[in-house]
Amino acid sequence: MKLEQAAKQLEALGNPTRLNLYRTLVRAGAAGRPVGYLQESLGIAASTLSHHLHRLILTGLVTQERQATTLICRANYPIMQDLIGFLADECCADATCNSATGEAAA
Amino acid sequence: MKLEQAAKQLEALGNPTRLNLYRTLVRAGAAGRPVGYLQESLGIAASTLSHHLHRLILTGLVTQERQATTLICRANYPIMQDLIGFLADECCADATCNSATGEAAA
DNA sequence: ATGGTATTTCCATGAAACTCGAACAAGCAG
DNA sequence: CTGCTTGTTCGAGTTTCATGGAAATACCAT
Repeated sequence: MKLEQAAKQLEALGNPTRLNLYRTLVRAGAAGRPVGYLQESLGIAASTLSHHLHRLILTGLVTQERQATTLICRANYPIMQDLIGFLADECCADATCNSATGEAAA
Repeated sequence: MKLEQAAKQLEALGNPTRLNLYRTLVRAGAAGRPVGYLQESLGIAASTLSHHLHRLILTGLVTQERQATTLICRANYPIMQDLIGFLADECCADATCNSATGEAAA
C-alpha cells in the first residue's frame, strides 16, 4: 500500500530538525555531507542526529556512503520525486486544481 | 519561518489515518464531505476523527463549512500547492535533479 | 597491537500523539 | 420547550517520539 509508505516519508519530513537536515543535504547536492559536518551545522547532539538520520534512511529519503572513517550522507532525489508525485496525484485526482498544477509558471 | 510551517503540514499528513482522510476529501472535490460520512467511511471513532480533522484544519490543509446540523469538510488545494512547491524548491535548490524536475513534461 | 577519530547503539526521561467512550454543545423539527 | 441528529470536548490509557550522555563499534595510521 503506497499510502502507508507516503505517510512514513511525510512523517519523516514532518519534524523541523529532520526537514532542516534534509534540506541541508539537498542543498549539498551530489557531493553530500559527512555526519560530523551536519552535527556541527545543526548544533545537536551526535546521538540525536544519528537517530534522525536513521529515520530518514529507513524511509529511503537519504543514503549513506562510507569514505574511510567518515560517512557521507546524500539526499535521495528520486524518492522525493515520487513523494511529490504522490501528493500531486492525490491533490489532483479529480479535483479542480489540475489547471493550477499544470505549469508552475502561472 | 516557512520551514516550520511546512514541517507542521508534513507532520499533519504524515499519519496514515490523516493522509487517508485528506485523500478522501481531495477525491470528493469541491463538493466536500460531511464529518459523519468521513467517520463511517474511515471506520474510526467520531472523537478520533474530530481530533485528526482539527489538526488538518489547524495547518490549513482542510476547511469546514456548516450546513444546518452537518459540517462539510473540504481539502484546501492552494495550501497543498504551496507545500508541494516548497518541497520541489528544497529538492531542486541547487541540486542535480533540476534536470529531472526542470520540465515536468521534459 | 595502540591510539585516535567518526558514528552508532544503549539507556533513560519528559513530552506529545493516538485512541476511544462518555458527557456536552449546536442546530433543526414538532 | 422537547426531542433528535450531528459533531466536539473532556478524561484517561497506551504508545511513540525527541533528546542526549555514556559506552560500544568501525575504520585508519603508526
